[in-house]
Amino acid sequence: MSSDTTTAQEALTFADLGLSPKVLSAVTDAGYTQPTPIQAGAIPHALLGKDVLGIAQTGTGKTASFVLPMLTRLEKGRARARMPRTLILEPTRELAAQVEENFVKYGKNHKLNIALLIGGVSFDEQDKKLERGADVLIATPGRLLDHRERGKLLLNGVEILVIDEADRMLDMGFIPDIERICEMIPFTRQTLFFSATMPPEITKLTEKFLHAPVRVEVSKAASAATNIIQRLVKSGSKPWDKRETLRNLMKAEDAELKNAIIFCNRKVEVSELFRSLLKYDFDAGALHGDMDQRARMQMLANFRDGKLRYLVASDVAARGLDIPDVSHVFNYDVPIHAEDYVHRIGRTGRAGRSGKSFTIATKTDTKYIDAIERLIGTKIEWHDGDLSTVVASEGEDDAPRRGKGAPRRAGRKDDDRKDRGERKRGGEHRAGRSEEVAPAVVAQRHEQPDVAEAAVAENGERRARKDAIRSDNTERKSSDRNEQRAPERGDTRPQRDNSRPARQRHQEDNDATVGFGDDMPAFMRIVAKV
DNA sequence: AAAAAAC
Repeated sequence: MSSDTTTAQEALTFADLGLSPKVLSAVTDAGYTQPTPIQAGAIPHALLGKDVLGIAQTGTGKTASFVLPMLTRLEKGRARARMPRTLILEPTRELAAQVEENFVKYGKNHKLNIALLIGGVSFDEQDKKLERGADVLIATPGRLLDHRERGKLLLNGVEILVIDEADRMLDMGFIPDIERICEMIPFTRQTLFFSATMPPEITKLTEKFLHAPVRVEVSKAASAATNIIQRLVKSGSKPWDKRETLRNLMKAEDAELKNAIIFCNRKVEVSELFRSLLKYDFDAGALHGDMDQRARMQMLANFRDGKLRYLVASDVAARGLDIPDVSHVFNYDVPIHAEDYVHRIGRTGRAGRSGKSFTIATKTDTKYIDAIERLIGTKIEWHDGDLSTVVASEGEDDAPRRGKGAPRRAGRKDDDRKDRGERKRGGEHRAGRSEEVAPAVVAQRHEQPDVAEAAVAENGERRARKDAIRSDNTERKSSDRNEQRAPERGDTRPQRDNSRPARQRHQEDNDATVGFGDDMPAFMRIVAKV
């Protein structure tokens, strides 16, 4: 198999690439004139119908490098029922939705049927779109195969196949699914294949499924590292120590901080930290893979739109998500795999902007930090003295374990001071707590230009927050799925959580009469729960 | 020590 190498061209415009007038005008309307290197390298070949192997990370303009030529090529011909003309495979639901947005944006002059097949949402609408004939099908592997097994989908009309984030698919164990899907599609198709790295398994895959591909490699944005200020922040290792370290950091950075993603290693930590931050009046949302899909979408949309300033997330948000202009990344946990560190901090400093990342480190993290420093090839500076200066948090909790060392729930007697106080006093009013909030955080809440709009925005936000919390409940009790699942499905409205003791619900009802009604902020609703 | 993805 031969493959020629195309290097990045200099200073071309989109008009030079051979895109159709309809596509060009949408690109121009979006405000772009100059293609990125991956776009300049891939688009002309993709337009000629050649297979492309694109080696590029997200943030390099990779998505448009397949969306734009696909739109141009789709102008000829039309879709038949259940036989999509193109298929784009993505590793996560959010990425799939993001690609759909790109097709909508750049395809605004086209009349295309776009279908998004992802899990966690109902089949009905997806079925309808397939039945109508999809020009563009964007999918995560599981749901795609599900539709196919149900006989709702024929893949033998696919003219263009895109496999995006292949190395991540590999990490996630999707490669067998990808192979199956590739084998369902006629080999006369065009294949556009993208991966940030080329491990041997991925190379093997490209040898099997690509025909004489043009290889377009974009040098790793080495500059990405230089426009991101990276710091390590020492902390005690207990959850409340780390939460306090984080809060102090957030307050210290407040003036410079536009918005931030806070990464945790585990989903439960995302939930716990999220709840804790809400109690401290931080304007936070949460995102992890066990939340229901509507809440995931809502949180992400609100964070993107600036309605949420902080997003606590698992690594579902580490790669690929295009959230322009995130000013800060906080690693609440040091990532276990060094590559994840690179992906996480890459959420800031996008498009040549500057960014800041802080990684909270405890004594048990040193070997992971070593691995990260080896990978990125530099030492990361300590923000405020290294771990040798950490004062261990003493007290009740370093005392001998109660029980058999069973994991303690956050928010019990070992939780931080504020959490304790709230648990005792329950319906504490806002004025009391606001003292501890950084002034800018408070100010931001009152600077909404349009009151009605703000109310709507906050409404959606609270609902998503409530969903996030409720989905955590359903997650823990997945055994009684029958009862929990059914109403959750199509219902878009928050439901009363009957899983809590009546006493607690009563308490909430009392709180509701104080004046928040059904839209009482989530941080008040959950006071008794943590 | 994890996360993600179908039901």
